[in-house]
Amino acid sequence: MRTKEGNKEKDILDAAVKVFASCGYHKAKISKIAEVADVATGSVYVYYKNKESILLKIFENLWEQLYGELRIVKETGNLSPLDKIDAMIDLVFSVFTENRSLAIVFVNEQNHLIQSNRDRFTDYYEKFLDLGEDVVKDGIRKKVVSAKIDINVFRYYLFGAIRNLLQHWAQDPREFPIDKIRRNIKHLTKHGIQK
Amino acid sequence: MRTKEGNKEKDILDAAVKVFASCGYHKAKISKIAEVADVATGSVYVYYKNKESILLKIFENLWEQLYGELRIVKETGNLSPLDKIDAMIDLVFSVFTENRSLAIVFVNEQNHLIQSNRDRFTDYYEKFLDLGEDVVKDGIRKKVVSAKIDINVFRYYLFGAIRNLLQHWAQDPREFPIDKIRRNIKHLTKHGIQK
Amino acid sequence: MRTKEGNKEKDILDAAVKVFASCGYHKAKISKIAEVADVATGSVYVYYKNKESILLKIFENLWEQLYGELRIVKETGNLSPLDKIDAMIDLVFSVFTENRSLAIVFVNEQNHLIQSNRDRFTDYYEKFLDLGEDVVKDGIRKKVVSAKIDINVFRYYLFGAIRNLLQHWAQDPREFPIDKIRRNIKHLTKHGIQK
Amino acid sequence: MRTKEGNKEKDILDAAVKVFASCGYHKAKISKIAEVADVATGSVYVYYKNKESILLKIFENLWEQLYGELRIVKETGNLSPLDKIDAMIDLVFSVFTENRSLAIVFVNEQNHLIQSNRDRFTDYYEKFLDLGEDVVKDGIRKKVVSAKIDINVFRYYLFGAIRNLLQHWAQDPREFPIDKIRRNIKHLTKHGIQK
DNA sequence: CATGAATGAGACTTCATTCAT
DNA sequence: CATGAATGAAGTCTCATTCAT
Repeated sequence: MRTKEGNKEKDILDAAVKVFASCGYHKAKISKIAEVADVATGSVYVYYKNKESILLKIFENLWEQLYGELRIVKETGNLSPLDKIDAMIDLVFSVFTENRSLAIVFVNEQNHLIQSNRDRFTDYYEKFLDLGEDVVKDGIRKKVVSAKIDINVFRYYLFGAIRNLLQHWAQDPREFPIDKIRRNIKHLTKHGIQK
Repeated sequence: MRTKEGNKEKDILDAAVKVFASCGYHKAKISKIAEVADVATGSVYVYYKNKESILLKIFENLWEQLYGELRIVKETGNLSPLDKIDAMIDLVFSVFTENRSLAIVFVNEQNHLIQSNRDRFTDYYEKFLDLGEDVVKDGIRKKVVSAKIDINVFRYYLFGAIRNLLQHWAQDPREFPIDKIRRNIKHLTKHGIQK
Repeated sequence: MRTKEGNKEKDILDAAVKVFASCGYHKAKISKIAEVADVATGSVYVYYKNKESILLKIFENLWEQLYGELRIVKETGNLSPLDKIDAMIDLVFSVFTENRSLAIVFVNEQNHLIQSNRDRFTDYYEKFLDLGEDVVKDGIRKKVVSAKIDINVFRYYLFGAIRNLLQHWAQDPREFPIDKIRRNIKHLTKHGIQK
Repeated sequence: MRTKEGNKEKDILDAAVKVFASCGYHKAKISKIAEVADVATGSVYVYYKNKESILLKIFENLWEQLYGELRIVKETGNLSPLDKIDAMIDLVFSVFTENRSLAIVFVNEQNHLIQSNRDRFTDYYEKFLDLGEDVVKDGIRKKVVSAKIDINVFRYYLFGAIRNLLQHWAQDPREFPIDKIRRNIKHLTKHGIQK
C-alpha cells in the first residue's frame, strides 16, 4: 500500500495554521492548504472531516498544550502566587512566540469558532481558565492579591489584554518586541498604572 | 425618528449591525440584511458599494463617535488624568451598552477588517488611540501615572482587556453585569492586582 | 428589475425531464439542465431547492395530472367498470405519449425516488392508486370483475405491466407501437391469455 | 460454505448485492462493499474492473441461473404450456425469494444498467426471454393460448407485472406475501380480471 | 431611486480508482 | 494477491453582485 511517509496529518495541520493566519479562516481555501502541505486536495479529507474540524483541531492542540504547561506551573511548589501569574504570562508568550502564525490564528479565530461551536470547542480551554483562576484564588487566600477584584472578570481582563498585545506583536514584532510586551503586561497586571 | 419613508441608508446600516452580530460577517447574507432593513436586496447596493463597505461604514461611524466623545473628555478642564482615564472607560462602555449588537460586531470583526483593509479602515480609530495616548502621557507628566509603562503597550493592553470583557458582557449580561466589569477594569487598570 | 420573461420555472422543469431521461437522474448535471433550459446554472436554484426537488416536482405534476384525469373518468356516469379500466389505461398512455422523455423518467426514477423519499413523494400517487382501486371494487360489486383477485395485488400487477411496456415503447416506438401495446394490455388485463 | 480463506470474489459480489439493495447503486460506496465483504477497498479492484462491472456480474449470474432453470422447465416433457407458464412464474419467485436483496437490486437497477450498457449486458437475459417466448408460442400452437395476443408484448407485460409485485414483496413481505402474489399473478395472467 | 430575478464564479466535499509496499 | 493511503476530477450549491425594468 501507499504508506504514510512522513506525517501528512501534521503537515496538513501546520499548513492550515499558515493559511488561516495569512488569509483568515473564511477566505482560506482547502486547495491552498493542500498545496502548502504538499498534498492532494482530497487528502485533507482523509485526515479531517471538514474545514471547521481542522480549525477545531488546531485549538484543541493549542489548549491542550497550554493547559498541560499551566498545570506544571501551578503545581510547582516553590513559586509564590504572583510568580505563578508571571509564569503563566510567560508560558502563553512562549507558546505563541514559537509560532507566529498560530498566534494570529488564535487571536483572530477563537471567538468566531467558540461562538458558532460552543459545544465542540475543546474542554482544555475551560480547564486552562479554571487553573488560572485557582492560581489567583490562592493569591487572595495568601493575601498577596487584592480581594477587591472579581476573579472571573480579572481572568478575562488579563486574557483580553494578552491577546490584543499578542496580535500587535504578530503583526509587527519590531514595534512590539515580545519582551517589552511581557514586561509591561506583568507590571500593569500587578501594579496597575498608578504611581 | 425613523419614519417609513425615512432613511434607507441608515436602516440598512442598522440591519447590518444586527445581522453581522448574529451570524458573523462572513456568514451574513446581503439578502438577510435587506430583509431586516425592509428593503430590496438591490437597494443595499444603491447605498453601499459592497458588503465590506457596509462593515467599514459601521466602524467609521463607531470610531467617529468614540473619537468625538473622547475629545470632549480630553478637553474637559477640571478632570485629573486618572479621572480622564476613568471617563474614557465609561465612554466606551456607554456607547456599546446602548447597542449590544454593535458591541458584538466590534469585538468580532474589527481585527479581520483591519487586517484585510489596513488602508481603508477609518482614521478615527488611530485618532482615538492617539487621544488616549495623550491622556496617559499627561498623567505621566503630572506624575500620577508610572513612567515605567510603555504608553503604546498600555493602550493596547487596556483596549484588549475592555474588548474581551465587552464580549463576555454581550454574550451573557447577567454573568457579566456592565457595572461590575467597569468597576473591576478601573481598579485593575489603576492599581493592578497587588494588595 | 430583471423580469421573468417567459417562464423559467417551467423551462427548467422541461429541461430537467429531457436531461433526466437521457442521462438518468444520477448522471444528470445541474449545469446541463441549465444549459438546456437556456438559463444560468445558479438560476436553477432560484426555482428549486436542489436537484432532488426538481425530480419531486416532476412527479408531483405528473401524478396531479393523472389523478385529476382519473377522477374525471371515475365520475363519468355512463361508463361500465370495465370501460373505466380501459379509460384508465388510455389515460396513462395519453399522458406519456405526449412526452416520451417524461415516460422514461417515470419508468426509471420513480422507484428510486420513492425509496429514498417516502415522505416527500407526492400524495397524488396514492390518491391515484386509491381511485383505481375504487374502480375495480365497483367492478367486483357489479359482478363484472372476478372476486378471486386481490385488488391491491392487481393494481400493482397492472401498474407494473403498463410501466414496463411504456419503457419499451419509449425506447423503441417502432417495435412497440403505442396502439398495439394498449390493445394487448387491455385484452390481457380483461381476459388473460387463455383461449 | 464460505470459509475465511475462501472466495473473496464471491464475498465481494454478495456484499455488493446487499449494499446496492440498501443504498441503491449510485449511492453505494466501494469502500462500504469492501467493508461488508470484510476485504480491503483495493481488493475489490483485484476481482472487478470497476463498480459497474460488479453490477453487470450480478446480473450475469442472475440471468444465467434463471435461463438455466427455465431451460429445464421448457424441456420438461410432461408439462402443458400453461403449466410451463406457471412453472416459469414459480421459478422467478423461487430465485428471488431466496435472496431479497437480489430482488431489490434486480427491480431497481436492471433498467438503468441496460440503458447505459446495452452492449455489455448479459446475453442470458435475451435468451431467457426467448425461451419464455417459445413456451407461449407453443401454447398458441396447441391452441391453449389465445392467438390474439402479441407474444413480444405479452412477455414484457408479464415481466413488468412480476417485477413490480416483486418489489412490493421485497419492501413489505407481510403486506405482500409471496404466495398471494404468485397465485394472483397466475390467475390474472391466465384468466384476466373478467368474471 | 428601487427592485428582485438572474447571474456565474468559486469552494467544499465526495469517492471511484490507483499504486507503492 | 492484498492492502488502504493517496489521489484529483467532478459536481452541487451558495451568494455577492448586477441590471433591465
